[in-house]
Amino acid sequence: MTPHKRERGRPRGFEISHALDQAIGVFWACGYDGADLDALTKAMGISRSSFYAAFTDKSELFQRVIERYAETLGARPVAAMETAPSLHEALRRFGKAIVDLAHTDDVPLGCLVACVGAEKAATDPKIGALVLQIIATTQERIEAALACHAPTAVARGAHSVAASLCVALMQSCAIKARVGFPIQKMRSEVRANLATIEEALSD
Amino acid sequence: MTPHKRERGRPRGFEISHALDQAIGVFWACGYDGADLDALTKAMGISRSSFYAAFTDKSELFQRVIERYAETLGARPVAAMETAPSLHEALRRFGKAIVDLAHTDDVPLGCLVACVGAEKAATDPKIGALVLQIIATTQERIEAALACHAPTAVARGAHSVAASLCVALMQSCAIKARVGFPIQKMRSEVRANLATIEEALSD
DNA sequence: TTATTTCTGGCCTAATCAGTCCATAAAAGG
DNA sequence: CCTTTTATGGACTGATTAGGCCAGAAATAA
Repeated sequence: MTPHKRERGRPRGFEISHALDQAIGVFWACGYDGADLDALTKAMGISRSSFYAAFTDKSELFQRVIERYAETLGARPVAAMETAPSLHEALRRFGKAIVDLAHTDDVPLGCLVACVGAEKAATDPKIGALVLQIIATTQERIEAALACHAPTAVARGAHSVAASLCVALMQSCAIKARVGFPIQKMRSEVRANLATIEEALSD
Repeated sequence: MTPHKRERGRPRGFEISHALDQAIGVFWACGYDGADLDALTKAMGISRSSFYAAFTDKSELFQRVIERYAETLGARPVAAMETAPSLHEALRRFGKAIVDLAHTDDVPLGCLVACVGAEKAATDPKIGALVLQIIATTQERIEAALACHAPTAVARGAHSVAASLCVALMQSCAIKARVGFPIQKMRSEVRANLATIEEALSD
């Protein structure tokens, strides 16, 4: 992006994006209130002072974390769909990705945005707006990918409906995983649900 | 149930179920950590001492609140489906009920179980188990209602798949409402999604 | 060298909060 | 009347927490 001439003074000793990646894990596992500054700074590998210098405060960090998550981990299912060679493959890979995402590192924490972000949204309008925008973007990308893979469905608007169902499926996976729904049962449910969606796209 | 001979001593001055109903609103709006004892006892209309005498502690109360919610407000969509005269009506009423539930009292807080309960589940196994059981029961009741309304779909197992999609739709509504998704857009999305589900049940 | 910036680590504080305790009042049965 | 139970409200505790502050070290450009 901007090469930007070298800054004066001692350079930052850590990568912002890497620190955010570590913070993701804490918020994801503990929730917003459960993630205390000690746990966060320890996971990020920085001191309290560096923390406040770089991220202003906890709620500011949380926003950055949500954004980072949405750009990386959270975007996997959509990306999987976009890069697939066919409609069937797109849905198959999407299904695998949403289950895997909800069980990242074999820990069933669901989705940071859908579970932690949404809960916090009720008391923090900025988080609400952010999560809303992430969901909208996700749904739009899915819709576009489906339009590309199933062009005949576009006239009926079936791709929009299917995109909405895909988002619902993703969110449902997140919730169910977080409360301990068995992963194998989830895999087969998702498969069956996506088969129904595929059928709706191609008749 | 049990008539149970009159207790000795001064009778309780409030209804447990009514107190729970008031507590529902606080947890729903503030989340688990955001709901402090002052706000809870004030809403419930009881003193701190009465609170601890009746509910042991905050997390115990939260469980009772989740259960109460699931039996009352949260059961509305399923009940609407069960009492409908036809498949089409069942799905229509279910759709209306899930959107209304997510906007109870015109406040878009989503679902107490799916949003607040699921977030807390990661750090409280008892809540996780409780929410899981509530979701399972809900899905079973929907499955049974659909089997009743669409008997021809049962052989293919389509009613199970549809029930799973209905649950996903309900959870998705909850999340979207909580983050500020416009209600009108939600109504039309839900309608379209349920039309797809209905079609899958009847072809 | 000097100025500038970020680093660390720890200490402090001001607030919040769950849970306990107590003294007293009120409502019921025996 | 006495016992039992729940009621009230306020005060208190102990723990946790976000955030601020400071002093000294380290790393870079000018």
